[in-house]
Amino acid sequence: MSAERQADNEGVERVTDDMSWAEVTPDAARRLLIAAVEAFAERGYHATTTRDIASRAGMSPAALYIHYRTKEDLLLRISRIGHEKALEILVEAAAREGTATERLADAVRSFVRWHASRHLTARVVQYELDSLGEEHRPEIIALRRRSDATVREMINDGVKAGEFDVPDVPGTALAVLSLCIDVARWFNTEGRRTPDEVGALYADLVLRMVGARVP
Amino acid sequence: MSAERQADNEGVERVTDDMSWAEVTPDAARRLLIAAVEAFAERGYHATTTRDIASRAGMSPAALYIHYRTKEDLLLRISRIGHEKALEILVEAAAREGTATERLADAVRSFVRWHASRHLTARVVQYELDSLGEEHRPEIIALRRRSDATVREMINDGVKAGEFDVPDVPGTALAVLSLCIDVARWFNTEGRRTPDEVGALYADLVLRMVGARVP
DNA sequence: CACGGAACTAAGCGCCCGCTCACCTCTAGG
DNA sequence: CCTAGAGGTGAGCGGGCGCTTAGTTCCGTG
Repeated sequence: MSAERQADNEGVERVTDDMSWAEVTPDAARRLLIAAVEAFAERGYHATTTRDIASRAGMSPAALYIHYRTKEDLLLRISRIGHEKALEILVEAAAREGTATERLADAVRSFVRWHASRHLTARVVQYELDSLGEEHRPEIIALRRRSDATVREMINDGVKAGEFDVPDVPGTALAVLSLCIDVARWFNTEGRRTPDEVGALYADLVLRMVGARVP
Repeated sequence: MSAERQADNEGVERVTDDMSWAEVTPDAARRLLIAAVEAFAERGYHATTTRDIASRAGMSPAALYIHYRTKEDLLLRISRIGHEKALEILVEAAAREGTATERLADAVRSFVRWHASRHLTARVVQYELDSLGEEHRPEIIALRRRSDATVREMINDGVKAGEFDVPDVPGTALAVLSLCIDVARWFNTEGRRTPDEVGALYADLVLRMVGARVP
């Protein structure tokens, strides 16, 4: 399934933390999807009308159905791409070189930075999951479990290496992920803190939670 | 540590933690409100119909409008009572005797226990805020700010007393509240942990976040 | 027992929703 | 220059929504 990963121009890693939705084509489909992200984030999935989405994208209500089967199909695509991106951020940080402390701090910093800077997308991805129908939700939940497992393994590594002191590893992993995800709910671009600052603060807080020795 | 959790045989403490909605009268109004809490928590405010609420309460759709002006009025009352209860829990813990460490741990334990055991109510209270119209939201947001201030003050007290080591007090207070609130999103009655266990785990995690010396 | 008012219901109004369909408009290839 | 087909539109459908209204049931009081 990862075979048709089109290697754009250079073989170099295209990790665009920036969620440009470049993989969504054609252009009109991408504009609709971005409009949907904004609308879902502002008003919630159920309170958003297909007319609202279409008009944000500068199109007629009917145009939506040329590119997407239903309104829920739009949410599914947003949710899938977003969860894949969030998981990728965690997995990449976990796979890097360094001590468990460095890797966990790096993962939290990147993960939080994404949830802050792309907080509209993250809000839809993390909080509109229940609006997905029964047939699509399991696929997304599977991605979430992999995120959870990635964090749990990093913490376990730190415990084994003697870097962390954690009485309840699964519970702590759950709390760490929950803490990071909730950034998408309260983060405000108009607010005082930049995504970088929140990422740094949260990395420090998480290292404290796992009992890492902070310099 | 602070295992001196006094039994409440003293008639003073009437905290009820149990959200029985006893203050809502008459009986039919309370049944409707409880039905609305369940429906809003399961499906979200916008996806819930007034017919659904009424039928859960065993009444006709029109009965709702005898006790509530609109569907939004229901959400407002739930939100107001819930936020007042959450704030009360924090304020009471903050006002108790003891060191800053004990008071903060106590506050987190009670607050999290409430968000877990009453997670349906808490989910509506904490996550359906945006569904409130512009004219009612400020009232609720004011309550939230008081919760935030209460936590911030407890942390400040601990820093002044030399019990805590916190570089960024407002940021840490925000993160602590965010962490606790998010319990309402993921907590599941069918899950492995009881509200008491989650409360104890989170109290420990928060003490680590503020750099309290944990025995 | 008559009766006023509170609690509740059956029926349904008007609106707007997700979605469809007949039709139009570009543009690339022969 | 013609045409096929993809992309787009205006109009509107069936239906379910929040909410209303006219009328019924129930009950405490004089």
